[in-house]
Amino acid sequence: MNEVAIGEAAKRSGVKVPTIRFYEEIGLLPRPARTEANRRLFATSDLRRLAFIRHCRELGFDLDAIRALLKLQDNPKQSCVSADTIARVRLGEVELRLKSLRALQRELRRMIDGCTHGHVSQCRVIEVLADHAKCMHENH
Amino acid sequence: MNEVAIGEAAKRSGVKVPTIRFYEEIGLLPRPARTEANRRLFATSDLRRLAFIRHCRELGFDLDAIRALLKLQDNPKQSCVSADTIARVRLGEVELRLKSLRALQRELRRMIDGCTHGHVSQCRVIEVLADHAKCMHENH
DNA sequence: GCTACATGCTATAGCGACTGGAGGAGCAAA
DNA sequence: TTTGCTCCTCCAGTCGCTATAGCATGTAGC
Repeated sequence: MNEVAIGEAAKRSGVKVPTIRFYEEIGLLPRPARTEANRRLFATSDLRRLAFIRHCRELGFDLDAIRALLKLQDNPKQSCVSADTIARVRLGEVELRLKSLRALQRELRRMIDGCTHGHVSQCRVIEVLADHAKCMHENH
Repeated sequence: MNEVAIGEAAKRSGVKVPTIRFYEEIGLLPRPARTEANRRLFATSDLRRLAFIRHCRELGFDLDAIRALLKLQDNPKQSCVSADTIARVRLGEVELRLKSLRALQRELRRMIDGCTHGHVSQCRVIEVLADHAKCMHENH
């Protein structure tokens, strides 16, 4: 038997113990076998599934998207257009977020560079925050 | 009187009605005056404060940071070093997030570009998600 | 066999920052 | 007066976990 307890599964998959239980609860992971004493036993396929989920989370997919990707993975004969679409949607989100973060970065830099470390009443940081018009507000 | 009701305050500040009430509840906004019929009346200072909060949120500051910035704004004779520090911390966060998002962008692009739209079993997207080793994993 | 300590179990509550709904009261115009 | 809008409070839900309480079980050393 190469079935492992939840702690070992956590170690191998990189998903924390309570998170594994949570994934089971919301149906992302099938209910694993149990020992006589009611402890979970994870098979290799469960570990693969966990690693898949973790990698998806690292790439920022939400649990709904992961649910869809797992469903695809479970039906390997299907066309993978849906997987491609999910990834493309995610890429779009990432690119939007990048754009707005770059604007924020510029804005924060400008604020900080203008600060002369005097009193709050002359502080460029506070001033910019208080008055949006002093922003370059390209992306917000 | 230039005091306005909550709907007008929402319109002018760009903060939604329930969110204004929420900010009041958590003490970010002082409890405004009320009409005889118990309706909130917002003064110009409240609107300024709301706009300040909104701008901070757009720049990604969390409510704790905003609380600190508001406290500074309320004491204009203080040194603004704290404001500067808060902004610098935020800039650091933004730059970290940018770095990891750029890595994700590359990874998603690589995944999508490798997809030939055949069956899931040959799908590059699913394959990369399933096996972290197929990633360039610089930032995750 | 006994004692520690680690690990496991379930159930429940909490986080941040809102968002939405129910059920009612007040207000302005036709 | 009636319609329709805004406002009120209170409470539940969102997402993806994380933490706690109060137990049961497993393992290692003595």
